[in-house]
Amino acid sequence: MTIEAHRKTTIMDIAAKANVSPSTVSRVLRGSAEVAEAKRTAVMQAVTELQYRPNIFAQSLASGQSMTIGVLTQNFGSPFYDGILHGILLGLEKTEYWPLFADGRWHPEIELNAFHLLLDRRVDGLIVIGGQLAEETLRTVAQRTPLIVVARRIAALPDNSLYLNNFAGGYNATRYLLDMGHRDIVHITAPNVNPIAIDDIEQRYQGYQQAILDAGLQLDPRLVVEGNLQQQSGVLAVEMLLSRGRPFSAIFTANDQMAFGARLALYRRGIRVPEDVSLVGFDDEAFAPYMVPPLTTMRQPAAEMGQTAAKAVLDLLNKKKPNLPLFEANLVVRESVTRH
Amino acid sequence: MTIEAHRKTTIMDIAAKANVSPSTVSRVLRGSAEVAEAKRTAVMQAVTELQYRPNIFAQSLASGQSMTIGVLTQNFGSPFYDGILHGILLGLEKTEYWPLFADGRWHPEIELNAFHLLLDRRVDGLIVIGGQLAEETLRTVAQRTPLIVVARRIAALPDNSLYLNNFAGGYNATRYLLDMGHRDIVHITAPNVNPIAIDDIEQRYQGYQQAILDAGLQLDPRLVVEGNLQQQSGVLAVEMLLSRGRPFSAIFTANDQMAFGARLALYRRGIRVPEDVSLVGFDDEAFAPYMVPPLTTMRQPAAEMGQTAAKAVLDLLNKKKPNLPLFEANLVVRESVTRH
DNA sequence: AATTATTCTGAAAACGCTTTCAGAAATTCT
DNA sequence: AGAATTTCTGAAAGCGTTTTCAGAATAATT
Repeated sequence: MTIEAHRKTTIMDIAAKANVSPSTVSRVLRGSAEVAEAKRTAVMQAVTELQYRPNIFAQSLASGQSMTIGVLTQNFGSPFYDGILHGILLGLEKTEYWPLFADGRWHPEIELNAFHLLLDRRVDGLIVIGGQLAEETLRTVAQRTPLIVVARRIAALPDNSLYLNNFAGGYNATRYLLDMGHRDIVHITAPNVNPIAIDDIEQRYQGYQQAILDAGLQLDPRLVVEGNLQQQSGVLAVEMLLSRGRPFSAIFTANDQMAFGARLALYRRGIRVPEDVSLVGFDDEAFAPYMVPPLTTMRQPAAEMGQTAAKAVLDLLNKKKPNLPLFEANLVVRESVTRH
Repeated sequence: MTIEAHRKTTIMDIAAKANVSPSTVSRVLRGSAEVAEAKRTAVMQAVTELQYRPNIFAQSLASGQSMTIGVLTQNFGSPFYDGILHGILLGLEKTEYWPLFADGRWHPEIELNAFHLLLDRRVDGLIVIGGQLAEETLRTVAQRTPLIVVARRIAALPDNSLYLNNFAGGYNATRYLLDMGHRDIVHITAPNVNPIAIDDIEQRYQGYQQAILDAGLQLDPRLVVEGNLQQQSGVLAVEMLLSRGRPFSAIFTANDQMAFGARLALYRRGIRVPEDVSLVGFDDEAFAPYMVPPLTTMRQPAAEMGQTAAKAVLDLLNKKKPNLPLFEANLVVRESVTRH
């Protein structure tokens, strides 16, 4: 029923029914001007009686606004990204704006395409999560459209990007292992394929190095391995590590997915976690608490970041300077680390 | 650069530049009629030179089509749903249509809201993934808008719903355990809160029962426990089970998430998998291959289902009767089951 | 060469709403 | 009570395309 009306009823119909002009209907509907109480209620009545639903295209065409915020993500399925989306949804909930999602699939071409789709749909604001769009492109767009980039640091747009202190995250994860008595700590990182996109991972790596150094220890290249952030690369990394013969008592992986892979590889080799080697991840994905044993990891405040991002575009929309704090990752201790 | 032009250039500008009427520009742009070669190229040139991008709102308003397919999901973050989304993206890739996503968050209110949002945006077609929308509502909409419901069986809309043979899935999972020599097989299911939405789970349960019966065994209510599909409920289910004291050698869970929870509970109790109890899940989520030990589970062809759904709405759009096969779940054998 | 078909093309009318402009109505002030 | 304000309200002009209609060009027939 409620749906029935979709096709036909226009503002003219309800104007006729309420005995006012279309202009007045528009005014009461969007509250753009005072309207006599009697007419207002007449209009409201007609609206509900006729199940009127404004035509968004006409609205946007006439007003020049789409009342939508474009959200470009890289992978709907990733827990971390999902957390951010969730936050954005929350941040937009009480506003007039609706999110319009597009998925770049971590594919530069698809991403660019999706980016244009959003722009073509005349979104009033844009939130880009991670991704590999050229800084240049982002800068150009930012000049005309309120834009916030989440989970990626754009040097040229300090006031439009929102990210995590990955250095501190890496530092603290390592530091925790150090505090637990570990000395031979391996780090599984990921190569800097795209200098910008994977900057986060690089930062975590640097944090790891600094922590080792601060503890008065030596950096040992034989203790660091590269993966590609996928689970499978975690198992490969451990294989590689084992073949090097360099002893170690703990592993810190740049993300949880690789930690899961590493854990599996260890299991296959009959190496116990945490008795033989301790493990800490990064992200606190949904599965982390259900790994066997539950994974100790660095938690990213994904939802909070999403919500902050939403508020920030809204600020930009209202010409206010947004408040963009540097987010911190928190250690969540579970059972994959033991004292050494 | 490419973006620069967004704001201003209209079809009039390019008409002027190419020395033709706006009508002609429209014609070449959308190929709706033959246009002399000379003018066509002139138009194309103007278009690229002026970086013209049509105004989607004007287009849709005038044509009555939005060239979008609405996709209503329940949770961007779920691997299974993500698989379907991926398939939809694939199915739409080479077409003129773009997907418009909305997330119902498994929340009836939010879902209904999102549903209306999509309708208000005048999507040309609609794909609803799971969810709890009333059948009545869906039926009404289906009368006017091409609609496909995925991963949920709508009795009243046999030609618009696309789902998995959950009964066979449950049957085969159980059958596999039986074939491996197990006799005391527990099943962790989920209560039928919403008679429609969780029908899938109910079907799996029935498949389990039938398999047991077909093997000439007795159904034992002490062997079935209810969870709520979340990981945590898997651990609770196992606790409950253990407290009942009824011995068992294998567990079949209605979904992978509960299997992960169950596995953790077993670990805490020092019960080995698969040596002491075998475990099989349902869904084949991304984490399944990395559980310790890797989880044997029933794989749902999510991407294929998504792609089929996309093709189906497109068919509906073209007044063709869509082909909606019944999908089957396949057993993927890993390491969580052993012969008994 | 005169007709008749075919192709092309521009003018103009939608599409459904917002918003400016100016006049009407209701208030307030002298 | 009349003038000066302030509030309301309708007419009409967009917003940027698509599409119908009919006339102009061009090509095909006789």
